[in-house]
Amino acid sequence: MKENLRSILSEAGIEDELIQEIQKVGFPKTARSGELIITPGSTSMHMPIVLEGLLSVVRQDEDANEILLYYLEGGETCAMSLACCIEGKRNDFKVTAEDNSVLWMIPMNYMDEWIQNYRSFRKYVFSSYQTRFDELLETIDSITFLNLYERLYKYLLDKKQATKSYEIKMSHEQIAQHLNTSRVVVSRLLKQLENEEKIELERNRISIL
Amino acid sequence: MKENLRSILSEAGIEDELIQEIQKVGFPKTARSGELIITPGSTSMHMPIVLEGLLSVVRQDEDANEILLYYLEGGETCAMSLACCIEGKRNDFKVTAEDNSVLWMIPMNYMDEWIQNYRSFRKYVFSSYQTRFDELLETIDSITFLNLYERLYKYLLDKKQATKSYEIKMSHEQIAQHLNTSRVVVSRLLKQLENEEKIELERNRISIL
DNA sequence: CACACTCTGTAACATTAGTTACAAACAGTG
DNA sequence: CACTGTTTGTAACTAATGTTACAGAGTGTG
Repeated sequence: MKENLRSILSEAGIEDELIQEIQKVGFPKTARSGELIITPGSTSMHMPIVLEGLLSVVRQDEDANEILLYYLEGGETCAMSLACCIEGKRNDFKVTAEDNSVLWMIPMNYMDEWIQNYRSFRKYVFSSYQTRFDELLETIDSITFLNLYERLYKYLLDKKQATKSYEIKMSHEQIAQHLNTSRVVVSRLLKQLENEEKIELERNRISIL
Repeated sequence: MKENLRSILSEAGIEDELIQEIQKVGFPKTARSGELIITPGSTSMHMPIVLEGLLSVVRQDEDANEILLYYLEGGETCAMSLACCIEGKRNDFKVTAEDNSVLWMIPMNYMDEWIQNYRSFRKYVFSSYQTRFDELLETIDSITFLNLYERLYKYLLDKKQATKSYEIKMSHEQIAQHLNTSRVVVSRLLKQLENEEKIELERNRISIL
């Protein structure tokens, strides 16, 4: 597991000295597929780096309607939790393990020091910020400029890419929640996609063709 | 103008030494109401700080459909352009002066040094990032969880707050573009808002009651 | 004031998405 | 296999949003 962390950070250009420190002060956290990792309203004092697996980051409103913001894949981090912490603000997200996952948790109090002392870490954090920002923009694009049929298809393709599997194991109801629509609508559009031979439908499984 | 800059940065907790440097290496830029400041596809090498006025940041798709992301008000900055520059990526936004505005342009190449050397500047930049991120989330919330009637009313209230004026001087067509809908729809819903005595309509002017 | 242009109001209709209701298929468990 | 709970398919209907078309009001300019 520490080897995994090393290769991820090394890949990101972090020097050995800092990697060792990150290994020393952080700790691992595992989550089983479907497990809720962060609930809205909680305040976390750690920045997580995804070592293995896949997390979904979902936004909720007061009535518990939901929409998927983005996935966090292996190697990625959520620098947002940083600012979330600096400003002592509460978390507005729901983070769920979409797959059995392993995270490396870094206590926040080291952040400022590392950002000051390591150019590479600065770059890593800013780049992470930027990636999240870009993903939010892409989400806005989808919601704004695509109709539901297109959004659903894009959702399936994105999920395929994130899981690196052409088989998606979800119920229509789960998909509907990520898109903030109803199950019936999703079933209708999925059937349409199947008729156009873009996917194949089975119970709890969708194959992307 | 430099006094304005000083008070803004001082307010943000930046120390005198750095303020003077920012004054020295930056330069002012004025824009008249309605002027296009940043076009999609351009690459900027400066981080702008809004000294006076109001900017709108708009997202565009290939077909030139648009949606308002957020406003930049006096005192605010767009740290996004920073990462945009670090990564050498192109700008995906359209930034327009909603009002006669004055910006202070800071060349990018000083950023990394200041972030390293000034804790206060680090905080300023991260806080700016976070503010933009939060605004994107609020935009997503509006698009996702509100219907057009509610979104339109929220749009008017936001604009009222941003301009600190209960009179909004825009045509229905302009509003429709910010919300990515059609003029006819906006007129219809505005009329409804007027009937419910939340606003008053005149040519090129909407008064918030 | 005549003209051109922009802006607003409104009706009629089309399309998209959401809702309700119900039946049938499937999967797990005793 | 009988029972139960979940999942999917589909029809019929409602609601929200988008489109087209046109008329009239407002504004600036010669």
